[in-house]
Amino acid sequence: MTLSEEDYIKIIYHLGKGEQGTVSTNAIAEKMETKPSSVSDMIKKLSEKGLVNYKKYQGVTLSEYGIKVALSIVRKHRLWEVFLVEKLEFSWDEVHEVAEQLEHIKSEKLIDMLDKHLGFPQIDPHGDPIPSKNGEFKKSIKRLLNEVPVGKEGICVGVKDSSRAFLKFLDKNKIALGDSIFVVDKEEFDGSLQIKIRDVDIQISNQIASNLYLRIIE
Amino acid sequence: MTLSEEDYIKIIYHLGKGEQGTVSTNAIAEKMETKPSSVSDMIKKLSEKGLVNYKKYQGVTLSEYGIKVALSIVRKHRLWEVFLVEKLEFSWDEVHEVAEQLEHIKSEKLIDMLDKHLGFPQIDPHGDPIPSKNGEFKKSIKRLLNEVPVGKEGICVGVKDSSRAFLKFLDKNKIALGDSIFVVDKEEFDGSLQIKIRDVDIQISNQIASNLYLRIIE
DNA sequence: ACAAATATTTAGATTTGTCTAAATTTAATT
DNA sequence: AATTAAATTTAGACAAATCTAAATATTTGT
Repeated sequence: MTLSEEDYIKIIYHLGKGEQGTVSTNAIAEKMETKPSSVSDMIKKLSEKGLVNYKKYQGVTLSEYGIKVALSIVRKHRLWEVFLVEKLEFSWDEVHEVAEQLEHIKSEKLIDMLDKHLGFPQIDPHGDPIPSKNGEFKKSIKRLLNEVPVGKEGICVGVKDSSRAFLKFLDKNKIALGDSIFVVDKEEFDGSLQIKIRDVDIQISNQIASNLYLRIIE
Repeated sequence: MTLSEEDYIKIIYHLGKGEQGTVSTNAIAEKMETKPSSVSDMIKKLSEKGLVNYKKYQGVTLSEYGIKVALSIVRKHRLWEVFLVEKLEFSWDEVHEVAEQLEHIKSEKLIDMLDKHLGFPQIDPHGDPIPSKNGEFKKSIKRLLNEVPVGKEGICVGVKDSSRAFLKFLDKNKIALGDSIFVVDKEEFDGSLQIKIRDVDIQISNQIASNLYLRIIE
């Protein structure tokens, strides 16, 4: 597979929201930052290679095989993102462009060993799930922290209350977007939570927890 | 710079033995696994871009700028090799192909942080020196272990005595090609050496040391 | 020094992925 | 249902990097 083909497959995968959806030529063109006519040409090629199902003027869907390829690219992309954040001190919002290049490196051993080196992570720095080697993965969902069950881990992806006071609190407690949060325990009495963040345990009130969004795995 | 241009520059650098030498079209063609006519075309392009000095039928040399570019590619290649061996458990003879791809990833921060993550290594798993960010590097030389000064580190790159008995000894003491060896101390009396290998100190006789080649940095 | 051998370059064609402009199909509006 | 608007495809062209075949330059051997 050429670099360009891989880009198309990945974009079709994302636009099709995982797998099903039919994707339009124009939508692909916009994401690829190219012209619809170029997309038509490329789709024809991908169709001949059995990567997509295609009927003229009717949009495309990924074939079984196309989905497999897409998942392997997504897997590589997300593993590299974890690497950049965990090992090279990148922040979660700096990793995309570089991972976009790294995802095209061809070596099965490389990815297997990277996966191992990172401790077989299940989510990337944006809270999205990392497909396993054979293409399985859990869907991720966005939940308020106070609704996350004990024993689950998630990535902090947003706030409900964006008041100055709340943001200040987060800053003081070193809670930032992109941080991984593990729910250690929940207090029945007042709904307060014990969470582990950057390897330290802290206690937060239910009110705080009900204003923080995590992305967790089902 | 395109991927192909980078490959040409790197090959011209290596064929020119570092920097000076004039490199022939045919030699480049062979290394690039392409035809001399294609090389002619590409050299013309590289010349227009100021990367090489070129006179028809007279071969090419890298320009100042070309050397700079070459060193940056070599730096990336060798840092990735260290990463693969040190962090992902690749063996020294498996890394080349993958590093060949990784060297083309474009991100200054990536390389800076990788360098830091690896502890600013000076030699790669083959014992070759890693250029610094601004293109400086020491030449590497091959020395018998018993001639390596105390306090120096090198990579085991070969044996002088390849007898069964000697190889067995090496195997028993877990000394293998590609291992990094640090000379801790030298005993005046009998010329025996204390070396550190894979973080353990061992004692070896002068006779052993005089049959093992290391690649060290000047 | 000259012919033969070798190395290098030019000319013209090919492939991949792209483009513009024009044609065609589908969707939307009245 | 007819017409306009939007989306999609086709046709023909282009740049990058390559190729083959032919032309030209350089080197070598005697």
